[in-house]
Amino acid sequence: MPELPEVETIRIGLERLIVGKRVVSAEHDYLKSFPNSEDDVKRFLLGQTITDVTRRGKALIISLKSGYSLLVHLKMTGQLVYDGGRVHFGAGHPTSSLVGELPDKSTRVILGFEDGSKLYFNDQRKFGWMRLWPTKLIDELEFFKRLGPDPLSDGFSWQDLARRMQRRSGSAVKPVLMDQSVISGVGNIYADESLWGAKIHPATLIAKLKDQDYRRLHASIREILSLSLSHGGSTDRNYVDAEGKRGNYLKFARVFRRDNEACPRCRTEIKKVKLAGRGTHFCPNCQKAK
DNA sequence: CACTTGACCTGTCCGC
DNA sequence: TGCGGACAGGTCAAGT
Repeated sequence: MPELPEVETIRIGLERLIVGKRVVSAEHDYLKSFPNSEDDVKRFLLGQTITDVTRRGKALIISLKSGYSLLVHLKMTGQLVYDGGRVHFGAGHPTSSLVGELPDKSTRVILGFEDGSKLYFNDQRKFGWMRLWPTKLIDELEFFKRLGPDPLSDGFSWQDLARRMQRRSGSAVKPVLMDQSVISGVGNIYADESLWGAKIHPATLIAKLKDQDYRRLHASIREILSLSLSHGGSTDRNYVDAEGKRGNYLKFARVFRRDNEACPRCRTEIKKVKLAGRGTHFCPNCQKAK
């Protein structure tokens, strides 16, 4: 579910809400969601204070004084929701929440803090995970080793984008954009949105892209991720931020989930097709196949 | 080797 | 209302 803007929105919320808090309890019911042993939990999590919350690609790193970190990947339907006891969660409330009373049947892990507040890790489809891992050894995990650069980072140029994408010359551009080892953080929503912004058909082969295409794509990716971040990300179905609130980007989306609507640039009807197994939205006039 | 497909899960929506 | 099938924002292993 969450891509870079959603994970970053959660990170910003957690940084404000849980840094400095001491963990006093941890409950988990589903092994895949939290594979550490009870012994690990006792030694590296319980009694520990949270020192910071960072992000790499779509993963979150919640660091603890013990020298261990809680690594979290939300995959498709994961949520990290903080309950300080003052927020009233009401499922279906239009402005606030998709989250009802917590815990609910999708709750996999509950962390309790010294002040009585709690952090819930919910994950309907059970694809996501949370695990304790030594902070110093994060770079040695395959998952983090493979991650490409963050497209919003300062030093990330259009030449970097071009060079990295060109390693996959035989592929269509959209799956390459979503390949986390090429750049990290773009998923299905922002791949479609970025390609519309750059006027590139999602099935265009990498080998056919020119410098000008990479310049537009680079600008488009950064513009769209920043715009979404400023609206708290996209809520399609499950996504909520650390306080249970929806994101608003989809109100501004140009093609994603807008099939059969008019392209905002040329009024041509937006199409939806399946590409590399994923729902793909584009304007057949602005984004011509090459 | 590079690239594509299926599996992992549950819930929802759509057509019959 | 019930049932089968397709689909959902991610990643990895297995297959071609």
